[in-house]
Amino acid sequence: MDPSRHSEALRAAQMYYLQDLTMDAIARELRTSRSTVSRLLSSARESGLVQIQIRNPLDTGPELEGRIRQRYGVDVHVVPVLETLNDAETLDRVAMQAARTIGPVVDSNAIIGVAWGSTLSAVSRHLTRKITHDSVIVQLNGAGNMHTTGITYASDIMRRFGSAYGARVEQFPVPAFFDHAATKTAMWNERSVQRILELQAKMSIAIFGVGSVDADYPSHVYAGGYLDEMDLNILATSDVVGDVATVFFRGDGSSDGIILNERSTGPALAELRQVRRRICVVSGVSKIKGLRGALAAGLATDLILDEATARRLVDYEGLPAANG
Amino acid sequence: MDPSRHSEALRAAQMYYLQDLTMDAIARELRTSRSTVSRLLSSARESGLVQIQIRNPLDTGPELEGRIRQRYGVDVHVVPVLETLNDAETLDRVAMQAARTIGPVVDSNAIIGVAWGSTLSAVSRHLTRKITHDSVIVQLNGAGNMHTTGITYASDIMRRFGSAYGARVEQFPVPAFFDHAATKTAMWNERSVQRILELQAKMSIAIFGVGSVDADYPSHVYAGGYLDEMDLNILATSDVVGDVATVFFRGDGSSDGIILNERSTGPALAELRQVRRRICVVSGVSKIKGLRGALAAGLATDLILDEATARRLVDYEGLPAANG
DNA sequence: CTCCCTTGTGCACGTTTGTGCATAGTGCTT
DNA sequence: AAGCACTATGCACAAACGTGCACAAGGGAG
Repeated sequence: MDPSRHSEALRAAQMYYLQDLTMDAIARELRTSRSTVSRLLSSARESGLVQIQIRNPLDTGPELEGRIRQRYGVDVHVVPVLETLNDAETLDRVAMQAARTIGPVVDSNAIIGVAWGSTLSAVSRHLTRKITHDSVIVQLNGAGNMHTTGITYASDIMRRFGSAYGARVEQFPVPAFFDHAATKTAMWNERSVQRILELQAKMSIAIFGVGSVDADYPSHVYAGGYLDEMDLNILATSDVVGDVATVFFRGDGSSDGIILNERSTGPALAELRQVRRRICVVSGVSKIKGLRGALAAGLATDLILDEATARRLVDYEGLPAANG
Repeated sequence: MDPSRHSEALRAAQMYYLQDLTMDAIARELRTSRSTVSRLLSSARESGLVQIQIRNPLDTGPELEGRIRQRYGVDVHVVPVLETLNDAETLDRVAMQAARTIGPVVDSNAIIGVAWGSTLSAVSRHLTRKITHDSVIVQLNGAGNMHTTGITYASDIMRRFGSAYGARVEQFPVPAFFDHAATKTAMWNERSVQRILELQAKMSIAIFGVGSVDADYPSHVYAGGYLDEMDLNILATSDVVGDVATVFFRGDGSSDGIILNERSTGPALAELRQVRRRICVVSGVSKIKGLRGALAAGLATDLILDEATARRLVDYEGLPAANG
């Protein structure tokens, strides 16, 4: 953008947001029309000059937030959404609030791991710009499957993150699952793959949704041709409740002995837990089972979810976490 | 405030600012009228739930900000104000922007030193609330003079700071200047005074304006009956250009041998320089002389000033700082 | 129980803001 | 130099918003 326009936008934003002038008054000072000021302000918000955050006081009492925070030791953002809305609309609003909540967390020199899926796709559509330097977006897990390379879908998500934060994008051009564990082992020794794995090892932020085996409209992973009949059977018989970045876990958070994970390209749970900030976005009560597993596994430090799901989460509170 | 109203305000703010719903839509979800939503949002902003900041990219090019920052090593916020506006209006807008800029800096457990004067008074009127814990507002210098104890004026400022940040207020009930340096020495040994001095020594933030000897409408200090004829003569003959919290300095930033300072109750400049964050607010080109002295003395880490004054500051840029 | 005071609500109105459209400006190509 | 494509601007209208006012609900005091 024209740099002088940028600085006009900055002036306008200061006058509007910090000095409480009306657009009309600003227009007179800048010797332009009010509509131009309106557009300048849009672009100031759009380009991340203006940062709006809601800080909900942590001493929020015995509300949903407090209870979830206490129980699972995660930082919670409950998105207020009428329970009567349909799934798509709920997802949209959770995604928008998630995108704006993530904004302030992202900083220069960050290495940000991003998963893919319908949730992340929605989030990526609502990101607000923020100028950072030397940040990197790294894909958490491969996206290819039997039918497509999955490239466009996952890479759109990555690209949106990259352009919102002015960051370099590192894709992970492998399938979501290898057919043979041996291939994975081989590939993992390739330098091109190792470069990605090393980036992942240095992630400062990871952003992901959760898959849940019994979701009404199931995650891509369970429906999209990533797994064959036999794989799905295996999942069903091994108490798997969900996944994060195509790595599966049980209701108690354990993942040992789930052989599918040996063919999966996502980061091992232990590895993911090394990341300082791990942001989990969940929309829709049908993901509750996977979500509880993910929480039991300690995969998230921050949780953004809709109100109905949050409520469902604490309704189960009496039960120990292990009994998914 | 009613706690349920508070949480309604939070919900409304999330929906409005993070989900981009209209007030009308929010009203329907909350089963109330649009006007109520409007008021909820007001109160959310009012009470500091909503934080709006403008982050001006530091690589702002060869603009005013960049030049001042480079030259004086301070973080600059130039307040865009038409140069044709009168002093009062300029002050008001600088103060408002200053108040909102200070907001994000204040945090829990802060000890905040606050000076008094027309600038700080204006700032204090525009503070936005922010909930902090265990913060303290401490008065930097006494406010009494020959005619009044100055209590109400200075204490109003302090009180406003205190209530905006939910902080304890510690006043400094001494005159601005003692008549005799010996009295100051004596008082400084009093435990009640020492308590304040100790707090000042632990300040994490200091907020002050500057006085300038030749300001068209001179600071309280030079006009308000704080100094007698002889004192003013002394100032005139010792190259003093201004003051911060009633401590005087010369154009080159030095303050040694200015005997008036021995009777002043403000913190010695060396002491002030110990404070991590020192925010200086300046409105009006007539303060330029004092401002340049203060900058030469390295009193500020952050500078908030109007555009005209900023421009004036860089116009002098060719001259070495020492030649006020 | 009644009165009065305080607090919060919705309505209606005027103000402020967003946006489609026609136009003017700008820079690039041929 | 002319033509073209793209962008930014202002206008006019519609949508969204803030606020004075009248009224209702609740809670003490007498």
